[in-house]
Amino acid sequence: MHTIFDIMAVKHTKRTEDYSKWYNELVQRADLAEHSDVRGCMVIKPYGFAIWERMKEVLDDMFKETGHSNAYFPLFIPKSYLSKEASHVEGFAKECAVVTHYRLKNAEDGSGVVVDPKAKLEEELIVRPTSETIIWNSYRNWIQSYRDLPILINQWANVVRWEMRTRLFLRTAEFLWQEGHTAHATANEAIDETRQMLDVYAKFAEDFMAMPVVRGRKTASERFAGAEDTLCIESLMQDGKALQAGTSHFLGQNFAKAFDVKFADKEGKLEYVWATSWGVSTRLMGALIMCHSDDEGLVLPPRLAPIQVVAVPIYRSKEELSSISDRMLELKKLFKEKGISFKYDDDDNRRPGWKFSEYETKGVPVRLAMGPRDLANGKIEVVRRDTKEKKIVDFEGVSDYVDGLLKEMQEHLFQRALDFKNNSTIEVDDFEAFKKAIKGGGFVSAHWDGSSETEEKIKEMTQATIRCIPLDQIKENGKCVLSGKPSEGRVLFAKAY
RNA sequence: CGGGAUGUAGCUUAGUCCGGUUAAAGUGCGCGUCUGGGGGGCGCGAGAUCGGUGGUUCGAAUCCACUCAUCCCGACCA
Repeated sequence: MHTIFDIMAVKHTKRTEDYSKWYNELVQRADLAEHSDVRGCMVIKPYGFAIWERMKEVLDDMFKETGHSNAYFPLFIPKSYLSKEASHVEGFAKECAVVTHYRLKNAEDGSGVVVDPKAKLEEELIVRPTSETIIWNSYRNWIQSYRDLPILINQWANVVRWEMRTRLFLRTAEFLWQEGHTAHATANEAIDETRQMLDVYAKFAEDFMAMPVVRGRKTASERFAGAEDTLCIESLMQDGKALQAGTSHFLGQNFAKAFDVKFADKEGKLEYVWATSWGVSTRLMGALIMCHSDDEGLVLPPRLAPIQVVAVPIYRSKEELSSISDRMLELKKLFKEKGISFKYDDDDNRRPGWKFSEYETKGVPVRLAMGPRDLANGKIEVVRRDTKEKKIVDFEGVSDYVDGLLKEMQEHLFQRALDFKNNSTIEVDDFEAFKKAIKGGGFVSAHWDGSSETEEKIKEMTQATIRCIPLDQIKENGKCVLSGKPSEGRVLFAKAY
C-alpha cells in the first residue's frame, strides 16, 4: 500500500511497530546482507562482513592467547562418521545436506545439465553441520600418548544446517562460525577448558559487543547433541526475547569412544581422551544489531565498528572544500596515531544531508562535520550515534575529545544494555505471575523442579524455554513454579530466538 | 511438513474483483541545470515479453487449471 510517507520521504518500520520487520529492513538498509536466490542462504555484503571480520580478529587473538591454534578440516564428512555417536546423529540428521553424486552432464533434450546417474558416490557425503566427527576421526591418529595432549585447535569455517525457517544472520542454512575442538588427558582439564572458553565468549560479548550476558548451563533437553554438559552465554534483545550467543561443551569421552581415541597415560594404561567443543557464529551479528540499534538504524559499539569516525565537509565552492580538506587531512593523521579508524567522505556526488543519514543508518559511532562557518571559527561539529547528541567543539584537540568520546560510548552502550537486561529480569513465584511475566518479555527467574517433563509442559503452555541455569545461581529453597515440587534455586526462562 | 498470503521496471507498489489501443506511479539509475549546515528542486531519458506452462476468448497482467518461487504463522533449530 502506498502511504503519503512513502512518497514524501524514506519511511522505516519502527521497533515498536513490528520488531522483526524492523530488523529485516535494518539489515538491508545498513548494507549488511541480502537474501540469496538460494533458499535460506544470505550474501554478506562488504560492510556486514567488515563487522564480522572485526569480531573474528578480536576472537582469534583471544583464542591464540589461550593457547589455541587454527587448522582446517574438510567441508564433507562421510555419512558413516555421523552415526558413530548416537545422540549426535539424532541431533543433526534431520538437517543435513547430502552429496550423492559427483558429476553433471548435458541433458539429452538440451534443457541444461542434469545429474549423471552413473556418477553416484559409493558412500554419500554430508556437508558438515559441525565438525566433531571428522575432527575426532583425525585425532585418533594424532593421539597415542599423554605427551600428545592437550590438543587445542580452532577452525574458522562455514557449516550447513538445513533449517525450515531462516532469518538473516540469526538463522541461515549456511553460516560462518568458529569451532574449537580440544582433547585432554583428564576430565577436569576438559571441564576447565569448557569454562575458560565460556569466559572468553562472555568477555568478548561484554567488552567488545557491549552486550551483557548471563553465563549459564543448559538443561538436558537444550544440551548439544553429544555433550555431557553445555555452557552458554545468553543475552536479551530489545524486544524481550533471549538469544543464545555462544556455547561451550564438555563432551566427556563420548567422541573418544565413538572414534576409539585412546592415549597411554604415565603408567602406560590406555584411557579414552576427554573432549570439548565451543563455538560462536555469524549469529553474533544478529545479536549485535538487536542489542543496540534504534529506529534510525544501526548503532555499533566503537570497538567493533569498521569505521569509528566519519567526517563530512560542507561547502559551496572548490576553494571552501579545499581548505576544509586540509584540516581534515591533519585530523586523519592524528586519528591514525591513536589507532582510530577514520573516513573522510569528500564524495561530491552525495550531499551532506544524505551522508548524515547514511552513516547514521550504518551505525558509525562518531560523525564530524565542518563547514565554512566552523572553519572560520576554528570549530568542528561532533555528533555521537548512541545519543544523537550534537556538539560544536574547538578543532584544536578534537582528536583527543573524540578518543575519549569513543571510550565513553563503548561504556555507555554496555551500561544501557545492562540496565535494560536488569530491568527486564523478573522473579516470580507462582504460575499466574509466571505466564504474565513471560507474556511481557524478558528473563523470568523462577524455581524449577529439575525435570524435563515440567520444562516441556511450561514450553507448551507459554512458549518459554529454560535459557539456562545461571552459573551464579543462588542456592535457595523454593517450590517449582509449575509442579510445586521442591527446588534449590532459580533458573532463567524466556522466549528465545 | 501443516495453516495463510503474495509474485507486475533494480526496489516498493497501483491496476486484477468487473478482460478491451502503446501496462501506471514513487524511488533508484543516466544526462543537463539550478544547488549545497539533515536523505534537494526542475527538465529530459533509459528501464517490464506482468513468476512459468497450458487453457477459455476476436482479445488475458486481469478468468480457469497446473506448476515454480518467496514471505508470514505453527512444529524443529546456534
